[in-house]
Amino acid sequence: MKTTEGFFIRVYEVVRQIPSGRVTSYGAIARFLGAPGAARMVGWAMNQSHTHEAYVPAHRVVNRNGLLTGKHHFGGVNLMQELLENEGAIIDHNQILNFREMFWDPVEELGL
DNA sequence: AACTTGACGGTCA
DNA sequence: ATGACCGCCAAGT
Repeated sequence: MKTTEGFFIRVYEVVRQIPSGRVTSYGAIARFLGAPGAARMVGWAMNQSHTHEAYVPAHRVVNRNGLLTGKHHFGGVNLMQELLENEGAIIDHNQILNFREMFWDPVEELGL
């Protein structure tokens, strides 16, 4: 069993806990998993998220600026934005305007 | 086997 | 405020 597999699954587990209408960042998840600075790995995990059995709401994970950096990895370039807007996000030019009030930090919400 | 890329983020100039 | 750099490390070339 590869060591990274556990890491990916951990990521998926966290992402699955993100409530509808809330979003978080790659870095926040990395910190929560005890791998600060490894935000890129979280991004890579999301890239492979479709391989996970359970549903992974990847659209609720954006970068620390609330920018929809991964929109191109969804079906269409508008899918991610639509999903988020459908959950109450206000987006303009791939940027979540109300990011601050939607932000959900796993470290705070799930335990430090 | 070596080098580049990447759904990132913090720091320093 | 903006931009360059560096660390993180798996996957692709």
